[in-house]
Amino acid sequence: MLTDRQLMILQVIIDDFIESAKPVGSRALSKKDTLPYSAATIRNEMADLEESGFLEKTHTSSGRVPSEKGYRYYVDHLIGPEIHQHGLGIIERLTNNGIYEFEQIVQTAAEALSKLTNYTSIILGPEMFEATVKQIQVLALSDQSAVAILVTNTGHVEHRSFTLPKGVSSSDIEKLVNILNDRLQGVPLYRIPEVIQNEVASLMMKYMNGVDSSINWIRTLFTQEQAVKLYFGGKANILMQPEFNDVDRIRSFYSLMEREDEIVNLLKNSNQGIKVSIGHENEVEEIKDLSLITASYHIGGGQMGTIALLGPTRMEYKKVLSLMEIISKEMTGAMGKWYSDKS
Amino acid sequence: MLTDRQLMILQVIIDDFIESAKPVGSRALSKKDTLPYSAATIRNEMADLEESGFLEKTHTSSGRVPSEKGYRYYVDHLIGPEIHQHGLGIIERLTNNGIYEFEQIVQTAAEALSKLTNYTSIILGPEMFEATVKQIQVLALSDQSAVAILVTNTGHVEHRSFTLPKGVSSSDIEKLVNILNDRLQGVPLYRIPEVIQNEVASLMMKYMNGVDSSINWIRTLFTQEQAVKLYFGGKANILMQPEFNDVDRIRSFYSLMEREDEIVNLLKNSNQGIKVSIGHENEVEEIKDLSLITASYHIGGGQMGTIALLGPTRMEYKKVLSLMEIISKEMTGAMGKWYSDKS
DNA sequence: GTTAGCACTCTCATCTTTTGAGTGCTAAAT
DNA sequence: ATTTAGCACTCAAAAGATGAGAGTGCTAAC
Repeated sequence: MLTDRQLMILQVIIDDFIESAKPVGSRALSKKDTLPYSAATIRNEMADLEESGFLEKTHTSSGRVPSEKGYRYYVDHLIGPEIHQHGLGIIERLTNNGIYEFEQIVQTAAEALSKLTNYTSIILGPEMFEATVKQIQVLALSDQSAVAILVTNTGHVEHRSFTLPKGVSSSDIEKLVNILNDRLQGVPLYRIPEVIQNEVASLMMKYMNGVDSSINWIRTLFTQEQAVKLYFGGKANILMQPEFNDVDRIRSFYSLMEREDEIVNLLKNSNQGIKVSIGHENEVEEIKDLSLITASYHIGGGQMGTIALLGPTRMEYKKVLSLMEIISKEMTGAMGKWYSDKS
Repeated sequence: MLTDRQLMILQVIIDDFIESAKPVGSRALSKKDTLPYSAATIRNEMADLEESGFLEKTHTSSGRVPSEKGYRYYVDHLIGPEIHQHGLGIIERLTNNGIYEFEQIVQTAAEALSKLTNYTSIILGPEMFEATVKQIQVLALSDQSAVAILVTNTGHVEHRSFTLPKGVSSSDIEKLVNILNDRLQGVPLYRIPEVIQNEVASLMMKYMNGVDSSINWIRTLFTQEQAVKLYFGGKANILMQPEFNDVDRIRSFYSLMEREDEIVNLLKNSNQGIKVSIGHENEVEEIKDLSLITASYHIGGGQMGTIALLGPTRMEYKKVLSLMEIISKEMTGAMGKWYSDKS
């Protein structure tokens, strides 16, 4: 459908535009001696490429700009594999000494990703509801307040403070903790409320006094919010892109960034592997002129999260794709090593 | 030094400019019948106010704009106390059921503050290093990895995962945890490394085998990062202000927002009470054309954090000051109630 | 002391001009 | 049958031109 020469020209045009952000014209192209053809020849080919929908003009007498179809073709066929050296070993470096904190690793990865690319990175923390309870602990801080701590088999720690109901003794707490540990160990987080309702409640009735009213309260206490956490890197990077030279554009971008639930939805859909969504391929209005690259990473026990990068459609796909591949693999590797599910 | 009429005019001008963001002229002012003087009279008074440094012109024939000195006078003398109703009870509402999480309260407070004002709010979490150790726990997740949990007397939970050194048995861990609890309970966080070095090390030598090399590692594990946490609300709000109609201005603002250490410094200086820094009174270049309001809040045990609000110098000081007062009081109240230091 | 009147100033929005890079098409060259 | 040179034409963006509007300062009258 496309001749070799057309492909070559398409590639050069896209490369050029990705770098310069300016419409590329035939004369300018033929001057740089990447292509051994005259301006007129290039012009003719450009006209054909435009007719086939790979290029566009911003106005009748402007140079050409890649269309979304053009980028799509470029991503699918014109970029070969490449290894982005700088990306290698980022994760490893963070956990050299054997001590690590999930949040910190992810946050640093997000920052590194954005720094290396100059785009905005978003990492979606793993969905936790399949993780299971490893241990529950309640620790009194004073005679009025206490803190409840829940550790999952994957090493995540959730905690919540609360005011102690009047008349609860420390032996009551001890009993409660025993019951909870007995019944909840190995139970996935999402089933906690159910188990408390069905099993813990009756046991509490049996062994403790006056607890009927507090069962709801305990259920609330141990109901984990399903909220997956988002980690951002380089939210300000996007402002360096010339396509963000417009205040309204910036406003709409940042307002989207604050609607975290929408972003979660945007990233959640991602299946295995790396996915590139160019411009209108995205469903969210605010990023229909941006490209979104998503890749998933896995931690033990089937849980996974998503790494994403958001930049102009005029994105350095070559660099970015290789980088995403490396980072998602390294994340998976690092996580899997420690969070192996032996509960 | 200033006549009553000048004060009155100054107040009206500032009020007007705060609302409209446009230089206010004598004709326009005299038309609104807030002031019973003719344009010419107002003009003369304006000239005097300008000479005294309370007003400025943006160009030779423009209306007047308050100078920083003008705002300073306005804040110090021209706004009376007022109670901002919407602000009342925000914190209480968050902890109705007796269950709460510090992070969530603070985050929600930041969001509420920014929503009510349309400026950007920043809350500095409390400095933790004076908090003392309540309990330490280590929980093995698999035979390679474990998670260490540290609870402070104020109910904060810190945790960190790590790879188990080879040849460490579960009884070793138990011993270690016992030693740590024995020696570290009641010790303030900032002294942990020191105590581990001086007291824990020798005990470990005595009761455990082959630990000499791992003492450093344990010290690292329990060294808390001093990093105080920042909570932002309404980072995008600032974009609605007409003074941010310039892309470079936005860039510099967001780039500052990403340099969290600088922001921490900016807020840390705050002593008791509410402090208003107008324009160049701020030391950080990027906000020399903004105003920063800071107020401190206290949780038990002498620890405190800072609430801040960042907006144009043309800020609704009246509203903002009353709101800040309310919120900082409520935060202090709520925190103190639970985090009472009974360790 | 206060105000009306007037000449003057400066911004902002709108319109016009110029310049430069680009295109399409036709005819000549390879 | 391609490829290329040449030429007329187009459009955006930058640079100037124009006029309206809101403001000021100053002087003289109230």
